[in-house]
Amino acid sequence: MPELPEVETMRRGIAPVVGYRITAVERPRCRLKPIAIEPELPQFRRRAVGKRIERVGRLGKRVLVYLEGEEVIVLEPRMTGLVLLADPPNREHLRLCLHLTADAASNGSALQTGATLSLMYWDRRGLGSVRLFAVDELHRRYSDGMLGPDALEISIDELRARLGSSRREIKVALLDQKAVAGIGNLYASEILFLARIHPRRPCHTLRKSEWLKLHAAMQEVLEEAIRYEGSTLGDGTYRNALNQQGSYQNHHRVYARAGKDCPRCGHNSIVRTVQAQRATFHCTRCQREGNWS
DNA sequence: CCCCAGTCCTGCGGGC
DNA sequence: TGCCCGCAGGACTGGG
Repeated sequence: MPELPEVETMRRGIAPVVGYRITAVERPRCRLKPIAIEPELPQFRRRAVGKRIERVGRLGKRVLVYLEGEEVIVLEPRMTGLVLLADPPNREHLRLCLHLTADAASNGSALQTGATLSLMYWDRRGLGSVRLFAVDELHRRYSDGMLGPDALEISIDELRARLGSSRREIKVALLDQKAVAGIGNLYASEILFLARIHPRRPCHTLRKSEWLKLHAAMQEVLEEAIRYEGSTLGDGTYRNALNQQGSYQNHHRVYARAGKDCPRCGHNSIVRTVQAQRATFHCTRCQREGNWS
């Protein structure tokens, strides 16, 4: 379930690869159905091997590894993918391994010539992918209209312009990556709780003051979650680049807390509902449906 | 254009 | 003990 905070934590965790050169691309043997890799391995290798890593970035819920020569590797973890520098949880679900070396030509100030690293993509369910694009192709694929502004960058006016007239329920709309990029199922519930907005409110019924609160809650929840290195839920799948758990799950206000006490009003009023076939959590006392007609 | 339901994939836990 | 089924929710697709 990596969302913006988890993917941002992955990005920060693999920062040490900058300045290294890719020496090999290996797909470990795996009894499972292979994940999507584009282009296919021989061409992927031709374009990646020998290239120096210039920087790492993030695009919504994707990790970007920029190579010299205007190319970029896009790692998309979807549900259960991990981007790792340390040993993965197991070998069974290791999907792709980039072998890296710091050579003299990489000229990194602090890099010792000959130092090696492995940048690994691990994915239990295998819904994720690893793709190599030219940078201009990346921009075409994820241009506006395909992917909205990042949730940490979007202005309140932009947010309102994109969702303000929609008749969709606000919680469902927040999951739309074309509207705003980075929010997933977990953080949508957390953000709406902090903003004290009922998840079923149609977007077009939100008042200006509510958009203001929603925008502020987005920044607050996402930044707080990044500080705690994301949420590792019950199945324990999510890990940072060093295979360590996040701790934001200990600070969730409503997500997966149905039947527990609301941290704000103290009542036993957190419920689980379903919207667009996904679980939603909210406090029935702090997030009133209200009269908006 | 807008929006929704179905699909992909694996592991886990509940029911019997 | 084993089997089956439902569930988790990223992004994408096909349809109304």
